[in-house]
Amino acid sequence: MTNHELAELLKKVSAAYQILGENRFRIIAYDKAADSIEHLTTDIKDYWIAGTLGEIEGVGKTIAEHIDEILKTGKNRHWESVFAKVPEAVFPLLFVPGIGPKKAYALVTILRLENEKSAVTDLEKAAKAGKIEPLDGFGKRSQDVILEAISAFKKGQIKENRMPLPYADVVAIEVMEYVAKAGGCEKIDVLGSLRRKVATIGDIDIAVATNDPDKIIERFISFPHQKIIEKGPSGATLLLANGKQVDMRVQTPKAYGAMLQYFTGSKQHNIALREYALTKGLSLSEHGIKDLKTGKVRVFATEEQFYHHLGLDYVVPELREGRDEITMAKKHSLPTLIEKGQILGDLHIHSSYDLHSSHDVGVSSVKEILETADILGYEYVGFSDHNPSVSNLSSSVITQIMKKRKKYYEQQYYSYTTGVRKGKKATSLFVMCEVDIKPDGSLALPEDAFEFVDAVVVSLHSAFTQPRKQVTDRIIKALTSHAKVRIFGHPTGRLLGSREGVDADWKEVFVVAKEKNIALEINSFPERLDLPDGLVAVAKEMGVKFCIDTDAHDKAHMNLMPYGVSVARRGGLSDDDVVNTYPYTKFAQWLYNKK
DNA sequence: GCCGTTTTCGGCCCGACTGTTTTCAGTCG
Repeated sequence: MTNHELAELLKKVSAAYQILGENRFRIIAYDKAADSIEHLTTDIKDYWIAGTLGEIEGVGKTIAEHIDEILKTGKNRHWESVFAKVPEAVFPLLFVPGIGPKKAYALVTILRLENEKSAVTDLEKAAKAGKIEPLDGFGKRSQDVILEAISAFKKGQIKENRMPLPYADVVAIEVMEYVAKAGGCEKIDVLGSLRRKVATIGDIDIAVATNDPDKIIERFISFPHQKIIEKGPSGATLLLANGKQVDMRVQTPKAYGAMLQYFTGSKQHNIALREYALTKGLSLSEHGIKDLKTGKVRVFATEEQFYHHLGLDYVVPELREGRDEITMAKKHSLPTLIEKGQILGDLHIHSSYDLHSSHDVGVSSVKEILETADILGYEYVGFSDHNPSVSNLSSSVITQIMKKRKKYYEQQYYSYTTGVRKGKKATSLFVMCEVDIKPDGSLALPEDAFEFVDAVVVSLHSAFTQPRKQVTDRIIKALTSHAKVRIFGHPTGRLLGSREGVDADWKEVFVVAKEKNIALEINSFPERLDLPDGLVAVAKEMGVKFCIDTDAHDKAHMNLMPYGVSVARRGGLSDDDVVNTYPYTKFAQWLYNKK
């Protein structure tokens, strides 16, 4: 059972309790536990095995026992007895936007929907036949809304449809530039998961500080769209032609801080913050901070003022995930996060040099890449082309290819340095290689060929579905197989939206990385963003180092570095944790594995 | 059902919007 499946199950219990009129705080408790488990970065089974289910926020004695039972036996007798009291056709309807437990129950009982499997289709038929309009509490409008929601639901236009962060960035910038053109925008920012730089984005949220909200909202809804989902005095929501939803919120400049804070989230952070504020007799909202004694609301132009008023240090958006950031803000112990400008090199770049690789070669020349590195202000770069294909070539041929390649890079580097202006420092070059970790954990580069590289990045490119024990052993074997293995590339191998990462025992892997002083890569490529931020935080706690790379196959990709940096920031990393913030000498020492 | 920098009892995040309602319930983020 995955975390997501368990979370869904807990939400189902909550829905059943809502229909049964159970104590509302018990319902909230189930929702909270579901939310918390959904956002865990560790597999629920790991907590179970370790006997630490109770350490999960919102999971107490009772729910922990229920989870234990379901993981042990695949069933939970208590929950099943709860579900049995509710018509089964209710549950599939909950996935239709706008239908919650109460409406679902009303529809199912009045319309006598009985079949769980066909409930959504049956409801659609009833709506088309005009059978919903006359029902108590429903009307013509709600009938139409249900029809629209079902049709969107069937098209798969439901929240699953998340986009990688960089793509959301592009859409957001387009909308913001459009809105700003109208004039009257004092400030404009992204909000929500986009501002927190989460790896995948559902809806795009935008904030505007203005003294003329009507004008801004009118301007916003004139942006090319498929549909206006919502419109009110404080904002509006559009569905764009590409199926993405964009929310815009407006606020006066003097109260902008609270609104920015409120809609940046995360939900968990805000709930924790509001609970903390209540202990101080303060109530938070997007309008400001209300003193519960006097009833007076204070407004804040900036978020910094907002946090400071609560006696907290400012929490950057990337850390607002409801982990322990509020406690740290109280104790002034928030980390100073790494910044893009501190990155001094990119060690995972593919040039157009063809070495008979089994994977993609890059499109940019060595010279172009060195020039780009110069522009980016890097002190060093590493060329990590894929290893030559091991299925077609013998070991001795591969060794010859690698030898020739090293010479090629040296020549290219020589001609590049002679072209660099006098008095200016040339970017240094490391001849590296991205080596496949074969399914058995051996490396796809013969021993003799290691002589012709400074260091290697090892990565998984196959057999992603191996069982946990096997893939864990495989990774550890690869990390310990050669002293020149220095970076573990895109560790989980996930591709956002299309492939889950491998299911390894990450803590075991991190122990080995720490021991061997191997850096975990944070790959900046939009579909990867791998290592994921949650695991970054776990590895940092264990003292492991990181290397933020772009995996560029084109010199333009070298500009993707900020996305890797945002993953690092979400994982709580400082410059010390990241080897490619080291100046050249220190970095070279690390790369050559000198103590 | 959970939880504790006033608490092991007695609280539990907050507001906007929508539709169908004359004062609110449901849903959402």
